[in-house]
Amino acid sequence: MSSSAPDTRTKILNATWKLMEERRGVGVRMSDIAKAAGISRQAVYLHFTTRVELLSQTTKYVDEINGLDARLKAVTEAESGLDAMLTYVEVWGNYLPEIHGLAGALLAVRETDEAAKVAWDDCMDCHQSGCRDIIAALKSEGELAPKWTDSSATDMMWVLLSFQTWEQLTVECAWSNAQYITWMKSVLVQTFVT
Amino acid sequence: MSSSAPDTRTKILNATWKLMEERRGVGVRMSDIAKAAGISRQAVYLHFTTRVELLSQTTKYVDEINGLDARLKAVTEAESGLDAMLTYVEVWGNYLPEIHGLAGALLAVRETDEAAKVAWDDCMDCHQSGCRDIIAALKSEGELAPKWTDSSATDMMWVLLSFQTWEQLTVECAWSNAQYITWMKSVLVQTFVT
DNA sequence: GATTCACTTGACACCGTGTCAATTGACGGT
DNA sequence: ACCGTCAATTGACACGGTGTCAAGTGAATC
Repeated sequence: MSSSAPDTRTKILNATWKLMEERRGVGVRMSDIAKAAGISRQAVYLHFTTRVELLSQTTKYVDEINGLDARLKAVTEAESGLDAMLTYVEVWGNYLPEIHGLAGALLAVRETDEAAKVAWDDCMDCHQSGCRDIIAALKSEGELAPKWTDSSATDMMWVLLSFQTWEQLTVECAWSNAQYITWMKSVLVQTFVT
Repeated sequence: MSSSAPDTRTKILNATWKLMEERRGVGVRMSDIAKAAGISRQAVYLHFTTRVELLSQTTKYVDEINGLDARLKAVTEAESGLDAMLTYVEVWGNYLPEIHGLAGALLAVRETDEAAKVAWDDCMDCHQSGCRDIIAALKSEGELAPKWTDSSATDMMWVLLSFQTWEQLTVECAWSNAQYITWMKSVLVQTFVT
């Protein structure tokens, strides 16, 4: 125990995270979160003005705890574009299961909630620039298949590695995460590398 | 005018379809649908017990009108597995924009609504068996890249051609439908064909 | 003319979100 | 000790959207 009791805000964030993962983001009400955090429903509103605000803050919180940035260091340290690509699949593929519930919830409300959309887009921009860097590295090494432009290859790589694609393969097709990583590496290499 | 006034049920289905496409499935309430159909909100409930029932029936209706079955004939008539695969991308890729709003709406409520899930899964089963047939044809011709099993290749092809993937590429990456078809053909061939 | 059927009207219950006001209780400062 | 303040509680309420219910209307059919 680092410092006995966490403050209320942290308790709420933890409760939200836990519930979102447990129920895969489905049917998690403000009152459920309050109960799980051991406080009143209204206390939640003292810390987060709306449900979307809470969701969005929770993703930031989870990102901090999980340390995605640190994990991505392995990618930037790769020796070649190909190596970076394979490492990226590994890191990203192992990260996705940890944010499954939360990401799914955010994705679901994104269409109707501006704040959710912003939180999601932030995350996606980061992912997309990761893809862009790798495609650029590949190209500079003359390894990018000639049919692709930087932009089209970045888009396609980003979509192939999207949360939605991962979710379909692991949930609906019941692939293990290891399978996902193996096959996805294969598709990416076949598709982009000469 | 084929037969003057359509019956109320059809008017509701048309109104739902139209609104779903117009607003991409977002914020379409039962009262909006009723107003668009020129009837009272309660009359909608006389024909469809719940919102999800209505959505699910509308997808069936749209499928009938659009005649997906007829379009897929070109696929079964293809001369080779590769040909079938390319034709399938063409047919499916031109079909998706027509069901964009409705499919998006169904997808969104699928997690919380059993009936929506069933309607969606029906559609997906059809799509998946289309993929399976093509992979099988490819394999029987010895054209399927050896690393793939029937099952893993079917899953991957299904996901690559999923509504979600199409939506990401055309909406978020702003690809034209022609671009989608071209690049997707390329990815599929690179990935699956020896 | 009576019945039947599709539809209308208006009211209402339910649920989840977000708001508000009054209250409690613990804390630190003087 | 007393006061202020700040976090949290309690209970009530408005709002919006879904789904239900009961009574009424109007036109077609027998």
